[in-house]
Amino acid sequence: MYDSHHHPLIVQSDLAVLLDESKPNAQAAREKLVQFAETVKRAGSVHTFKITALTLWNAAAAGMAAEDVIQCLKQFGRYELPFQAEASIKRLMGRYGRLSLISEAGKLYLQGEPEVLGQLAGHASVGSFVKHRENPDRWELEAGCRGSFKQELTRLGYPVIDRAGFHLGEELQVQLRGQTLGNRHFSLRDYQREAVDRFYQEEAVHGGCGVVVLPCGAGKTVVGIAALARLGRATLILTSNNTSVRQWRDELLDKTTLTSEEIGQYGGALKQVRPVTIATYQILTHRKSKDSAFSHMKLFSERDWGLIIYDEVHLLPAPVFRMTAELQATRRLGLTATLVREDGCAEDVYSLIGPKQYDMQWKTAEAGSYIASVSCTEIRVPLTKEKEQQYHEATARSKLRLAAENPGKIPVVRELLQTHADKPTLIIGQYLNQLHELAHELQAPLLTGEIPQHERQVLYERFKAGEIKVLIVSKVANFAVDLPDASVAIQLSGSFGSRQEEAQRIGRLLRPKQGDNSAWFYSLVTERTKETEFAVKRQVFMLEQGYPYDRRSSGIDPSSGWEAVNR
DNA sequence: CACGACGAAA
DNA sequence: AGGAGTTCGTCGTG
Repeated sequence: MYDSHHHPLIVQSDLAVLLDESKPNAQAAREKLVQFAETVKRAGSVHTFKITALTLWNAAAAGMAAEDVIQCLKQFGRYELPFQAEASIKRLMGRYGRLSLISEAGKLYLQGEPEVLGQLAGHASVGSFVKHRENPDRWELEAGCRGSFKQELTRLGYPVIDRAGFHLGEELQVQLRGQTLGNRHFSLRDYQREAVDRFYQEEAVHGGCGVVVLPCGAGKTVVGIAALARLGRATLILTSNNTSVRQWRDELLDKTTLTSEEIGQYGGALKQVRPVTIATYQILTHRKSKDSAFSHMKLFSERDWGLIIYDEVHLLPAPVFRMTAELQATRRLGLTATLVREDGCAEDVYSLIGPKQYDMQWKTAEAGSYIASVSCTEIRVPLTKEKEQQYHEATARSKLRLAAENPGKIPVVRELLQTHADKPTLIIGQYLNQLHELAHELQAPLLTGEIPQHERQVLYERFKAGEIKVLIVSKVANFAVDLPDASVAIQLSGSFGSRQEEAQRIGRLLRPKQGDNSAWFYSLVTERTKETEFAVKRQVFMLEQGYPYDRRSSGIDPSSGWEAVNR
């Protein structure tokens, strides 16, 4: 008899893969699957994944072969692997490594088997990049098209390995402290060293560009710093906000032999361009008015950078992609916790920053105790009868807000606070009205954008010291890097459909914990409203990382008042 | 000059 | 599809 327990996957011929979470082997299958597929959605216990050209090429870049993918699908698949699916995987993955860009005597060439180049010749868009079809297996390309040509080839479904090399850039004397100085010792974790090794690849020619994917709290900054130290060249670090700029500077001072005179901050009042310069994406894309030029893009050429680090590469804005297309001879490292982009520019990350060089799943980091073990629970809260009436009469616009501000959530929060009474807890919400109300009800401090920076610091300190157990925060929490560690987070309401937001918020909980290393994330969602749909979308990313959400009802009867909860 | 306040942008 | 937050540059004030 066929034992479906060991076969939790259903593979469709269009390369959609369904994972039945209720099967005992589901976790093992998921761990394999996420190496070459991305999560699309979840309905009940069935998770939908999609294998795409990009997910296959990234897997190939990380060392997987088509046979490994097929073997996994056969091992865990409930039915015979559809012929078309197998053929597509072989075809797409087989294209990886067939084309390469090389540089000789200052000229740029595309190399590949005549058959593959022949297929390319059929695409009109390719012609404008080709200067001279020198040989059936080697074309000379127009100068300066290295980035845009790779973009176009990726779009057409032909990945190309870039072996055209990199220029070195200005030399920089720098070492990691752990290796040279005994007094302030720190050493790379094994996986961080491995990530840097894969990026660097001294012998192989296709190192020097690409993306390292690590969960929040696993030390991406350290990987960037180690890469910088390994190369020993002037480095431009781009990141998402000013808090993060300061963090990079502090970490560089702490972990390397660089002095503060060698590190420049470019943003706000400071416009320092130094051997290591840290800037935000925002200042690069800043414009005086809608149709004036970018005034800070010149930073890319103000020094002879040997390395550009793109922190949070999933947030990289389009104009920076355009600059990056022209800077393909500069080594570059992308750092992120997720390659998922809301704007669908994952292809540009692949072709312009580079393939995924290293990846560690959150669950793996958790097993190694590098980050805390988080359990995620979605709690469905009903509306009261009157509110439900209001909801149905409301315009589409105000519906979401009514659902998000469901007062029924407040007693659920109280209950959760009781359950985790001794743990430092963050309550995170989207609407200031709601947060003010809750702050009043709970007599807990509230942190919003209106609170000046120095007062924020005071709140952080008191929370860190344990004087405050519960802190209510607005969207400031999304990017405030210096917000202290918590063990419990309650999401009262989230913004519509952003996968990143959910991940950021859970990231708050990931720093390893004393004792059993556990943390809890609760997402409060109003039943039978639009909010449940958005919640599903936000959770996709966490599912991809192997964090299943428990789902439960608040168990409160809205017509009987809320007292029942505080028994 | 060092600030804080303000509007614009994404 | 909307609200909150951040950051830039400018302008006014002490």
